[in-house]
Amino acid sequence: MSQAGTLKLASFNINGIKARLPRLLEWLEETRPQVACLQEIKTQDEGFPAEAFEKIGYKAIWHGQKGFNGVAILADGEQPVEVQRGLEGDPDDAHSRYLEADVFGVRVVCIYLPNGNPQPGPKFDYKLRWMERLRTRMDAIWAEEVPALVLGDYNVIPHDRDIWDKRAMADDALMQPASRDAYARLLGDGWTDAIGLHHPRGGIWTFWDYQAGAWPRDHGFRIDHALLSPELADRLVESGVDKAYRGREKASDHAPVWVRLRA
DNA sequence: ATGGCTGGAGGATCCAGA
Repeated sequence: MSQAGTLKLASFNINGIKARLPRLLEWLEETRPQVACLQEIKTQDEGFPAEAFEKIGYKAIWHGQKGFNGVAILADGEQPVEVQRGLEGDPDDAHSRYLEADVFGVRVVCIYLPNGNPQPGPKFDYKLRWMERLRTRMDAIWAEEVPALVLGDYNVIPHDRDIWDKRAMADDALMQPASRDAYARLLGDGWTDAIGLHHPRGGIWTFWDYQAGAWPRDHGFRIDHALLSPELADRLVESGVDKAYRGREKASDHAPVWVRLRA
């Protein structure tokens, strides 16, 4: 699926890299993004299957954790050069949710933003604080004036048009005004939501719950996003969601999202 | 649905997810 003169970067919350490895390799080989950001790898560093990716041409960096969370950045034929792992601003935060690298001439940030449920409560407070820490880091990247994009699972439903039924999640951390405001501040700073830009009427989902027949009923919402710096927004050609992968055997509950840029 | 699945850890159920 590679296209001459373009750079395709994707994000996929895979919900367990060990359970998902065959599906993940299949997706990489079939869609061949030059860069793939992964979330919820749910493994410690030593359990990361780097060899399986090397066999199909991808080099990787990863930040794992026992049992849950964990992020990774894969690149086709090029080693991502790590810039930072973890977000500053909270020395007690041991979650593996942030990984930043330079690859193919762009700054790639892979995030797994906290879910924040139940709200209100300490988990929601952690989510909102994490979003402010992210904003601080994105400000610093902005000041570097490098072409940059922040890909991942933001755990924020930006607008009512980004969910099949706003009533279904009205009390959920993913669509509280405070969550949405924190996300909107990133866009207000000048970052471009690529998928939102290309689908202004909404109706595009990236997550469908395993429960209650959400997938067959198309009861989904959009929480995986790609935010682009101005230079990369100018180079944006197209974006999309690989929805069909949600319907395969042993699928993640998320579908991959991607952007294609002029190289 | 106050959780109907799912993955991981651990070795029975619990936590976490969204």
